[in-house]
Amino acid sequence: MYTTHDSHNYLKQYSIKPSVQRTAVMDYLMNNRTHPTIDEIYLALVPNMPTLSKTTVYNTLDLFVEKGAVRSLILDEKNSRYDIDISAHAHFICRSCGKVHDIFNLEASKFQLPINSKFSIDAVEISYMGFCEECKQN
Amino acid sequence: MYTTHDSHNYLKQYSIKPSVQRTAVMDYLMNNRTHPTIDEIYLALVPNMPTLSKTTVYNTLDLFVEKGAVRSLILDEKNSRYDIDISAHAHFICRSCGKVHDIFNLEASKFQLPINSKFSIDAVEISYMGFCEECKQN
DNA sequence: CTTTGTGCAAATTCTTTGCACCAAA
DNA sequence: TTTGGTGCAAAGAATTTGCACAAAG
Repeated sequence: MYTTHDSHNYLKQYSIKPSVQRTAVMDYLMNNRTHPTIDEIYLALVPNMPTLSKTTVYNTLDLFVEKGAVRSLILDEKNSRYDIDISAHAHFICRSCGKVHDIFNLEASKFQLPINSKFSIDAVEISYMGFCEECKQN
Repeated sequence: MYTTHDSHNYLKQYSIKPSVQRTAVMDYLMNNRTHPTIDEIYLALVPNMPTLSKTTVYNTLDLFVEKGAVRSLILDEKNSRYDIDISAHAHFICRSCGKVHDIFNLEASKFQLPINSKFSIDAVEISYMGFCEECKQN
Protein backbone atom coordinates (compact mmCIF):
# COMPACT_ATOMS: atom_id res chain seq x y z
CA MET A 1 0.00 0.00 0.00
CA TYR A 2 1.46 3.28 -1.11
CA THR A 3 0.96 6.39 1.00
CA THR A 4 0.34 9.98 0.04
CA HIS A 5 3.96 10.54 0.98
CA ASP A 6 5.10 8.04 -1.69
CA SER A 7 2.98 9.60 -4.42
CA HIS A 8 4.24 13.02 -3.40
CA ASN A 9 7.83 11.89 -3.81
CA TYR A 10 7.10 10.07 -7.04
CA LEU A 11 5.66 13.27 -8.51
CA LYS A 12 8.74 15.22 -7.49
CA GLN A 13 10.97 12.69 -9.26
CA TYR A 14 9.23 13.62 -12.47
CA SER A 15 9.33 17.34 -11.59
CA ILE A 16 5.60 17.60 -11.23
CA LYS A 17 4.44 20.06 -8.60
CA PRO A 18 2.45 17.98 -6.12
CA SER A 19 -0.88 19.71 -5.56
CA VAL A 20 -3.57 18.04 -3.48
CA GLN A 21 -5.44 16.90 -6.60
CA ARG A 22 -2.34 15.62 -8.38
CA THR A 23 -1.22 13.69 -5.34
CA ALA A 24 -4.67 12.13 -4.99
CA VAL A 25 -4.68 11.02 -8.63
CA MET A 26 -1.16 9.59 -8.39
CA ASP A 27 -2.07 7.87 -5.15
CA TYR A 28 -5.01 6.26 -6.86
CA LEU A 29 -2.90 5.07 -9.81
CA MET A 30 -0.24 3.61 -7.55
CA ASN A 31 -2.73 1.67 -5.48
CA ASN A 32 -5.13 0.64 -8.23
CA ARG A 33 -3.27 -1.04 -11.06
CA THR A 34 -6.42 -1.57 -13.04
CA HIS A 35 -5.61 0.70 -16.00
CA PRO A 36 -8.42 3.03 -15.01
CA THR A 37 -10.25 5.46 -17.27
CA ILE A 38 -10.64 9.15 -16.44
CA ASP A 39 -14.14 8.47 -15.28
CA GLU A 40 -13.11 5.65 -12.96
CA ILE A 41 -10.47 7.85 -11.37
CA TYR A 42 -12.87 10.74 -11.04
CA LEU A 43 -15.65 8.63 -9.51
CA ALA A 44 -13.23 7.05 -7.06
CA LEU A 45 -11.95 10.40 -5.84
CA VAL A 46 -15.01 12.71 -5.75
CA PRO A 47 -16.54 11.19 -2.60
CA ASN A 48 -13.56 12.35 -0.56
CA MET A 49 -12.98 15.47 -2.63
CA PRO A 50 -16.37 16.84 -3.60
CA THR A 51 -15.08 19.92 -5.41
CA LEU A 52 -12.88 17.88 -7.76
CA SER A 53 -13.70 18.47 -11.40
CA LYS A 54 -13.27 16.09 -14.26
CA THR A 55 -11.36 18.77 -16.14
CA THR A 56 -8.73 18.63 -13.44
CA VAL A 57 -8.45 14.88 -13.83
CA TYR A 58 -7.97 15.36 -17.55
CA ASN A 59 -5.38 18.10 -17.01
CA THR A 60 -3.56 16.03 -14.41
CA LEU A 61 -3.25 12.93 -16.55
CA ASP A 62 -2.17 14.93 -19.59
CA LEU A 63 0.58 16.39 -17.45
CA PHE A 64 1.62 12.99 -16.06
CA VAL A 65 1.86 11.53 -19.56
CA GLU A 66 3.79 14.53 -20.85
CA LYS A 67 6.27 14.22 -17.99
CA GLY A 68 6.60 10.47 -18.53
CA ALA A 69 5.25 9.51 -15.11
CA VAL A 70 2.43 7.38 -16.55
CA ARG A 71 1.66 5.64 -19.82
CA SER A 72 -1.50 6.33 -21.70
CA LEU A 73 -2.93 3.23 -23.30
CA ILE A 74 -5.04 2.97 -26.42
CA LEU A 75 -6.81 -0.28 -25.74
CA ASP A 76 -10.35 0.69 -25.48
CA GLU A 77 -12.64 1.85 -28.26
CA LYS A 78 -14.20 4.48 -26.08
CA ASN A 79 -11.93 5.66 -23.28
CA SER A 80 -8.29 6.43 -22.72
CA ARG A 81 -6.74 4.33 -19.98
CA TYR A 82 -3.75 5.11 -17.82
CA ASP A 83 -1.02 2.85 -16.47
CA ILE A 84 1.48 3.75 -13.78
CA ASP A 85 3.68 0.82 -14.78
CA ILE A 86 5.96 2.13 -17.51
CA SER A 87 8.06 -1.07 -17.77
CA ALA A 88 7.87 -3.46 -20.74
CA HIS A 89 4.72 -5.51 -20.40
CA ALA A 90 1.76 -6.46 -22.55
CA HIS A 91 -1.96 -6.15 -22.02
CA PHE A 92 -4.83 -8.53 -22.34
CA ILE A 93 -8.30 -7.11 -23.07
CA CYS A 94 -11.38 -9.24 -22.56
CA ARG A 95 -13.75 -9.01 -25.52
CA SER A 96 -16.71 -9.57 -23.27
CA CYS A 97 -16.23 -7.54 -20.08
CA GLY A 98 -13.60 -5.14 -21.41
CA LYS A 99 -11.32 -5.47 -18.40
CA VAL A 100 -7.61 -4.97 -18.98
CA HIS A 101 -5.01 -7.26 -17.39
CA ASP A 102 -1.22 -7.13 -17.40
CA ILE A 103 0.88 -9.86 -18.97
CA PHE A 104 4.41 -9.82 -17.63
CA ASN A 105 6.04 -13.20 -18.32
CA LEU A 106 6.78 -12.70 -22.00
CA GLU A 107 10.11 -13.19 -23.73
CA ALA A 108 12.07 -9.95 -23.91
CA SER A 109 12.41 -10.44 -27.68
CA LYS A 110 8.76 -9.56 -28.17
CA PHE A 111 9.44 -6.06 -26.92
CA GLN A 112 12.53 -5.59 -29.06
CA LEU A 113 12.10 -2.64 -31.41
CA PRO A 114 12.71 -3.37 -35.07
CA ILE A 115 15.33 -1.39 -36.93
CA ASN A 116 13.60 0.42 -39.74
CA SER A 117 15.14 2.71 -42.29
CA LYS A 118 12.01 4.79 -42.73
CA PHE A 119 10.87 5.26 -39.14
CA SER A 120 12.64 5.94 -35.88
CA ILE A 121 10.78 3.62 -33.58
CA ASP A 122 10.97 4.31 -29.85
CA ALA A 123 8.17 2.31 -28.27
CA VAL A 124 5.98 -0.74 -28.70
CA GLU A 125 2.56 -1.67 -27.42
CA ILE A 126 1.46 -5.30 -27.45
CA SER A 127 -2.19 -6.11 -26.84
CA TYR A 128 -3.82 -9.52 -26.71
CA MET A 129 -7.52 -10.06 -27.14
CA GLY A 130 -9.76 -12.90 -26.05
CA PHE A 131 -11.94 -13.95 -23.14
CA CYS A 132 -11.06 -13.84 -19.47
CA GLU A 133 -11.65 -16.62 -16.95
CA GLU A 134 -15.12 -15.50 -15.90
CA CYS A 135 -16.32 -14.60 -19.38
CA LYS A 136 -15.05 -17.68 -21.22
CA GLN A 137 -17.46 -19.96 -19.34
CA ASN A 138 -20.54 -18.20 -20.64
CA MET B 1 -6.06 -1.40 -58.96
CA TYR B 2 -9.07 -3.35 -57.79
CA THR B 3 -12.35 -2.97 -59.63
CA THR B 4 -15.92 -2.89 -58.36
CA HIS B 5 -16.12 -6.43 -59.64
CA ASP B 6 -13.33 -7.54 -57.28
CA SER B 7 -14.90 -5.91 -54.23
CA HIS B 8 -18.21 -7.44 -55.17
CA ASN B 9 -16.67 -10.91 -55.20
CA TYR B 10 -14.71 -10.29 -52.02
CA LEU B 11 -17.92 -9.39 -50.21
CA LYS B 12 -19.59 -12.54 -51.43
CA GLN B 13 -16.70 -14.63 -50.10
CA TYR B 14 -17.56 -13.34 -46.64
CA SER B 15 -21.30 -13.80 -47.25
CA ILE B 16 -22.00 -10.10 -47.23
CA LYS B 17 -24.77 -8.99 -49.56
CA PRO B 18 -23.11 -6.55 -51.95
CA SER B 19 -25.23 -3.40 -52.04
CA VAL B 20 -24.05 -0.34 -53.94
CA GLN B 21 -22.87 1.34 -50.72
CA ARG B 22 -21.11 -1.74 -49.36
CA THR B 23 -19.33 -2.32 -52.64
CA ALA B 24 -18.19 1.30 -52.70
CA VAL B 25 -16.79 1.10 -49.16
CA MET B 26 -15.02 -2.19 -49.85
CA ASP B 27 -13.67 -0.78 -53.10
CA TYR B 28 -12.24 2.15 -51.20
CA LEU B 29 -10.62 -0.09 -48.58
CA MET B 30 -9.07 -2.35 -51.20
CA ASN B 31 -7.58 0.54 -53.12
CA ASN B 32 -6.59 2.77 -50.20
CA ARG B 33 -4.53 0.83 -47.72
CA THR B 34 -4.17 3.81 -45.43
CA HIS B 35 -6.11 2.46 -42.42
CA PRO B 36 -8.79 5.09 -42.96
CA THR B 37 -11.23 6.40 -40.38
CA ILE B 38 -14.99 6.43 -40.91
CA ASP B 39 -14.77 10.09 -41.75
CA GLU B 40 -12.05 9.63 -44.34
CA ILE B 41 -14.07 6.92 -46.05
CA TYR B 42 -17.23 8.99 -45.94
CA LEU B 43 -15.56 12.13 -47.28
CA ALA B 44 -13.92 10.16 -50.08
CA LEU B 45 -17.20 8.63 -51.21
CA VAL B 46 -19.83 11.39 -50.83
CA PRO B 47 -18.73 13.39 -53.88
CA ASN B 48 -19.72 10.50 -56.14
CA MET B 49 -22.59 9.36 -53.95
CA PRO B 50 -24.25 12.47 -52.54
CA THR B 51 -27.01 10.65 -50.68
CA LEU B 52 -24.57 8.48 -48.72
CA SER B 53 -24.98 8.86 -45.00
CA LYS B 54 -22.34 8.44 -42.35
CA THR B 55 -24.65 6.05 -40.51
CA THR B 56 -24.42 3.71 -43.48
CA VAL B 57 -20.63 3.86 -43.36
CA TYR B 58 -20.78 2.97 -39.67
CA ASN B 59 -23.24 0.14 -40.30
CA THR B 60 -21.20 -1.16 -43.20
CA LEU B 61 -17.93 -1.31 -41.32
CA ASP B 62 -19.55 -2.88 -38.27
CA LEU B 63 -20.86 -5.57 -40.58
CA PHE B 64 -17.50 -6.08 -42.32
CA VAL B 65 -15.76 -6.49 -38.95
CA GLU B 66 -18.43 -8.86 -37.69
CA LYS B 67 -18.08 -11.01 -40.80
CA GLY B 68 -14.28 -10.95 -40.54
CA ALA B 69 -13.74 -9.19 -43.85
CA VAL B 70 -11.83 -6.28 -42.29
CA ARG B 71 -9.94 -5.64 -39.06
CA SER B 72 -10.80 -2.77 -36.81
CA LEU B 73 -7.75 -1.13 -35.29
CA ILE B 74 -7.46 0.69 -32.00
CA LEU B 75 -4.50 2.90 -32.75
CA ASP B 76 -5.88 6.33 -32.58
CA GLU B 77 -7.07 8.22 -29.52
CA LYS B 78 -10.07 9.58 -31.35
CA ASN B 79 -11.17 7.46 -34.25
CA SER B 80 -11.54 3.83 -35.12
CA ARG B 81 -9.52 2.82 -38.13
CA TYR B 82 -10.14 -0.04 -40.54
CA ASP B 83 -7.74 -2.35 -42.29
CA ILE B 84 -8.58 -4.65 -45.18
CA ASP B 85 -5.41 -6.66 -44.58
CA ILE B 86 -6.31 -9.29 -42.01
CA SER B 87 -2.93 -11.10 -42.15
CA ALA B 88 -0.38 -10.92 -39.31
CA HIS B 89 1.34 -7.58 -39.50
CA ALA B 90 2.18 -4.75 -37.15
CA HIS B 91 1.53 -1.02 -37.33
CA PHE B 92 3.68 2.02 -36.91
CA ILE B 93 2.06 5.27 -35.76
CA CYS B 94 3.90 8.56 -36.15
CA ARG B 95 3.72 10.63 -32.97
CA SER B 96 3.85 13.81 -34.99
CA CYS B 97 1.60 13.44 -38.03
CA GLY B 98 -0.47 10.49 -36.74
CA LYS B 99 -0.21 8.52 -39.98
CA VAL B 100 -0.37 4.74 -39.72
CA HIS B 101 1.99 2.51 -41.70
CA ASP B 102 2.19 -1.27 -42.04
CA ILE B 103 5.20 -3.25 -40.87
CA PHE B 104 5.34 -6.66 -42.53
CA ASN B 105 8.87 -8.05 -42.23
CA LEU B 106 8.73 -9.16 -38.60
CA GLU B 107 9.61 -12.57 -37.22
CA ALA B 108 6.55 -14.80 -36.96
CA SER B 109 7.38 -15.41 -33.28
CA LYS B 110 6.25 -11.90 -32.41
CA PHE B 111 2.73 -12.77 -33.43
CA GLN B 112 2.68 -16.06 -31.54
CA LEU B 113 -0.07 -16.06 -28.94
CA PRO B 114 1.04 -16.89 -25.40
CA ILE B 115 -0.56 -19.82 -23.62
CA ASN B 116 -2.23 -18.47 -20.52
CA SER B 117 -4.16 -20.40 -17.93
CA LYS B 118 -6.41 -17.48 -17.04
CA PHE B 119 -7.28 -16.11 -20.46
CA SER B 120 -8.11 -17.67 -23.78
CA ILE B 121 -6.17 -15.46 -26.12
CA ASP B 122 -7.18 -15.41 -29.78
CA ALA B 123 -5.56 -12.33 -31.29
CA VAL B 124 -2.68 -9.92 -30.93
CA GLU B 125 -2.14 -6.35 -32.00
CA ILE B 126 1.39 -4.95 -32.16
CA SER B 127 1.88 -1.19 -32.52
CA TYR B 128 5.11 0.72 -32.75
CA MET B 129 5.40 4.40 -32.03
CA GLY B 130 7.95 6.96 -33.12
CA PHE B 131 8.58 9.45 -35.88
CA CYS B 132 8.23 8.89 -39.60
CA GLU B 133 10.70 9.90 -42.28
CA GLU B 134 9.24 13.36 -42.91
CA CYS B 135 8.57 14.18 -39.26
CA LYS B 136 11.88 13.01 -37.82
CA GLN B 137 13.79 15.74 -39.62
CA ASN B 138 11.90 18.51 -37.89
C1' DC C 1 1.69 40.78 -6.95
C1' DT C 2 2.41 37.16 -10.28
C1' DT C 3 2.23 32.77 -11.78
C1' DT C 4 0.15 28.37 -11.81
C1' DG C 5 -3.71 25.30 -10.79
C1' DT C 6 -8.59 24.37 -10.44
C1' DG C 7 -13.35 24.03 -11.77
C1' DC C 8 -17.59 25.31 -14.02
C1' DA C 9 -20.19 25.57 -18.23
C1' DA C 10 -20.35 25.45 -22.99
C1' DA C 11 -18.64 23.64 -27.20
C1' DT C 12 -16.84 20.02 -30.06
C1' DT C 13 -16.16 15.49 -31.82
C1' DC C 14 -17.22 10.74 -32.55
C1' DT C 15 -20.59 7.28 -32.30
C1' DT C 16 -25.18 5.30 -31.50
C1' DT C 17 -30.19 5.08 -31.69
C1' DG C 18 -35.00 5.47 -33.32
C1' DC C 19 -37.61 5.60 -36.89
C1' DA C 20 -39.39 6.19 -41.60
C1' DC C 21 -38.68 5.23 -46.27
C1' DC C 22 -36.67 2.49 -50.09
C1' DA C 23 -35.09 -1.68 -52.50
C1' DA C 24 -34.61 -6.41 -53.36
C1' DA C 25 -36.21 -11.12 -53.33
C1' DT D 1 -45.34 -8.33 -49.14
C1' DT D 2 -41.87 -9.29 -46.18
C1' DT D 3 -37.21 -8.69 -45.03
C1' DG D 4 -33.24 -6.18 -44.97
C1' DG D 5 -30.71 -1.77 -46.14
C1' DT D 6 -30.31 3.18 -46.09
C1' DG D 7 -30.42 7.82 -44.33
C1' DC D 8 -32.03 11.61 -41.56
C1' DA D 9 -32.27 13.85 -37.19
C1' DA D 10 -31.71 13.51 -32.45
C1' DA D 11 -29.42 11.64 -28.51
C1' DG D 12 -25.39 10.14 -26.05
C1' DA D 13 -20.67 9.78 -24.48
C1' DA D 14 -15.89 11.39 -24.14
C1' DT D 15 -13.01 15.11 -24.45
C1' DT D 16 -11.58 19.99 -25.10
C1' DT D 17 -11.89 24.94 -24.59
C1' DG D 18 -12.62 29.54 -22.56
C1' DC D 19 -12.68 31.93 -18.80
C1' DA D 20 -12.97 33.32 -13.92
C1' DC D 21 -11.64 32.37 -9.39
C1' DA D 22 -8.39 30.28 -5.92
C1' DA D 23 -3.91 28.96 -4.20
C1' DA D 24 0.94 29.12 -3.77
C1' DG D 25 5.22 31.23 -3.81
